[in-house]
Amino acid sequence: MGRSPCCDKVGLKKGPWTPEEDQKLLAYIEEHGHGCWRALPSKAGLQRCGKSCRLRWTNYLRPDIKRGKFSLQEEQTIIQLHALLGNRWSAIATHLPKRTDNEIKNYWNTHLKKRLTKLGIDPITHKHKNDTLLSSDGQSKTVANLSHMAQWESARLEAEARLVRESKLRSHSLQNQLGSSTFASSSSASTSVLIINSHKQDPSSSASPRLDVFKAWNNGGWLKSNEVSNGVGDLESPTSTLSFCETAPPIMATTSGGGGGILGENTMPMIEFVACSGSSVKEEGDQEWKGYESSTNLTEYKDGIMENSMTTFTCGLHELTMSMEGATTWSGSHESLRTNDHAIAEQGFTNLLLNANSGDDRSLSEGGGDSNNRDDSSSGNGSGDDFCEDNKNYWNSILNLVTSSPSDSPMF
DNA sequence: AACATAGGCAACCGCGTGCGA
DNA sequence: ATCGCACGCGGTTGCCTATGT
Repeated sequence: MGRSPCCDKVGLKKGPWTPEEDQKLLAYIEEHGHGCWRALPSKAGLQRCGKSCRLRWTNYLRPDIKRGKFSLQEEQTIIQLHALLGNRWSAIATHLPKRTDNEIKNYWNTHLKKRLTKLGIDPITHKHKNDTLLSSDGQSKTVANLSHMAQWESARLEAEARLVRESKLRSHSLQNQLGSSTFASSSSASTSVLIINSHKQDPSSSASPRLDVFKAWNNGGWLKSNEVSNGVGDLESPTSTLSFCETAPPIMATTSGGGGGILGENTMPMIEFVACSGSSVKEEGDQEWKGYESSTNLTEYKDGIMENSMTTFTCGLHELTMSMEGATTWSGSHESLRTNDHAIAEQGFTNLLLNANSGDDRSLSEGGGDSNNRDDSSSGNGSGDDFCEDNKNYWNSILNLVTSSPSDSPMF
């Protein structure tokens, strides 16, 4: 692969853009579109390289850019997504329409990271320093397992992007095949969105691949971490269950209508972690998980669980690909996952962070009803129980967030 | 008022990847 | 299969402004 000669640097201007340059670029793009960035500068009469023009446009001049202070909701979204995706700013930006990846990155580095650090939270792992005191086993496993979730989400985002590209290429031919129940898909990976879709196509299917995926998470992560915890209340001897609501439950009426933009709006499947007493995995009717369930010493199984979980996960993706072949078109009657905004609003761990920022003059009541319903934990000291509960909400909201589709993501 | 330091942000740099020739 | 181009992305730099001494 030849490395691209970025641009002919001789005679090209660098540094801050002048209003005149902005005007030229803006005027040209408004009239002609950006087209080929490389050719744009000469056509627009700019002494800049195409790359510089593209950056200026995407990060500053684009009309759909929202500038100014980040809202509380946006901050929460960034924190939650960063916990799951890491420094994948473009992926994070797809969930924050009107914000650029550069802006998000800067905001993270200059504001949010510091706040996390201030609270004793590692901004990289999002792990509280007290983890070792609280539950050196469970919490660390949770973090480790979440990294697997992040890997999956990374794959999902990439698969989504690929799928969109392919769907665009095939859009015309697919139009002609809408009546057909099957079409060949060359997509090597599928997405959570399509997991839903494929399942909806065949509601009778009891071996949905997506359940394997989520069960993998469940058994590999949440189930295990909660089982080793000795929390109180909801976390008392719980079996954490990742339930998947095929149809929108009544509670969905309380959720705001974010997300779901790209695929459809008829149904609103929702993912949520449910901490409940008693077993739940077997309720899913998946025999292969019973072995884990019957284990009385999970630590002996921990490696096996993780290994099997990821194996199942991999199979799940593979099966997804197969299932996709029976799915309808991307642009057709797709169902979508939706952001459970209510869950986000309820999450507490991030509120701790935001609350603890005494220098921040914004109150938690600000930001479109982002209420702090966990005022008893707002001290930020993070007692063990509070931390567990906060963490549950925290990751709960993360998962809901990432399984949603950005409403008007530039990615799509 | 002058200087030093820190914070914030726009822009640049270099790498990875997709795609067409 | 290979090569070169174009673009996207994440990390980093450097300038400007605010704040402190």
